[in-house]
Amino acid sequence: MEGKKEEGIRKGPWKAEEDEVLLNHVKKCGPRDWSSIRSKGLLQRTGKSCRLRWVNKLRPNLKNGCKFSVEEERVVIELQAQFGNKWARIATYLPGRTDNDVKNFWSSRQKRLARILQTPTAITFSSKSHKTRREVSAPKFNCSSEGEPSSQAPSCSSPPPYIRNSEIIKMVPLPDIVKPESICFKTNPVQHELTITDKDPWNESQSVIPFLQNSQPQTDLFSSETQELLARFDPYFDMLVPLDASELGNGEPLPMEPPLFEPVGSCVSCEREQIDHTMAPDCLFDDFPTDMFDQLDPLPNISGQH
DNA sequence: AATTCGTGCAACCGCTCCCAC
DNA sequence: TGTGGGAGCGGTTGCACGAAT
Repeated sequence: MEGKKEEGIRKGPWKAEEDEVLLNHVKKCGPRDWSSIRSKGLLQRTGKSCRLRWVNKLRPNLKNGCKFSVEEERVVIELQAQFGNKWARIATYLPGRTDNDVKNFWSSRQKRLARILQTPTAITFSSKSHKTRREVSAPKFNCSSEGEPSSQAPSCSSPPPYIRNSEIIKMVPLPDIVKPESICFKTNPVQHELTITDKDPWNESQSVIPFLQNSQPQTDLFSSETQELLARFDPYFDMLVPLDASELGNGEPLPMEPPLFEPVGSCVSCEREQIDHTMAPDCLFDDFPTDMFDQLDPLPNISGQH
């Protein structure tokens, strides 16, 4: 049985000589009969270990030590959404990649995202070309837990709609799963910064589940990586939705850019936590692909519309 | 220069599936 | 039909290495 301690079984890193023996076996017998390698006394390795070594390292045409390309990442992300954690199945769509590669890639990615999303201090998006950050105006959503929340929406007052790329955009309330009072946003139309400050570090279910649900990446705007990351931030990016004309009542002209709001300091939760946004670490930004910010540029041009 | 921390990756473990007998 | 062994798969661990402090 598997649990029994077997004498003379080698474990750990493979030596070049062992690889050679394994390769010779495959040349002779093909990639099968793994357990016979040990029974014949060729190697002191289990059949499983031999198979794993062949599949992950010795097989021809493997892309060993080669980072996942953007296209490969896109494929993994799409197929993971489709198949779930079926790494072997996903790997069949990626020539030269093994299930282990895909699994490792995905788990590092998850770790990175988890770290980003659970950062207890302010998180800031900023353009890579803006290494020095300036104090910015921020939206105030007036997120207050006081009073009776409406049956549908949290008790956040939404900012007014505005025009972006010929579309009327409105901000909609966050999903209930995200406590409105625990987060404050600030956007900067000049630097395209969005700061999310959470009052409490999110636990795993809070940070992962909502970002995986209702994902509707903007497929026409961003690269796959960006789309995937945006999908995980869906509760926030979904706030920007096209507004039906019928929802506009008074016929007043709309601003051509996101409205400016009260200074950061006025954000309820930030105020409560005395968070200084100007001192917030630029911790998130480097984890986002640059094209994400490319798409945010340029600002709607009020005078120079074509 | 030493230490800490984060990350990538190779390999192992436990489980399930499949198939020959 | 039941059973045992091999193969395959997904989860997890541990180590090496580079960057940051």
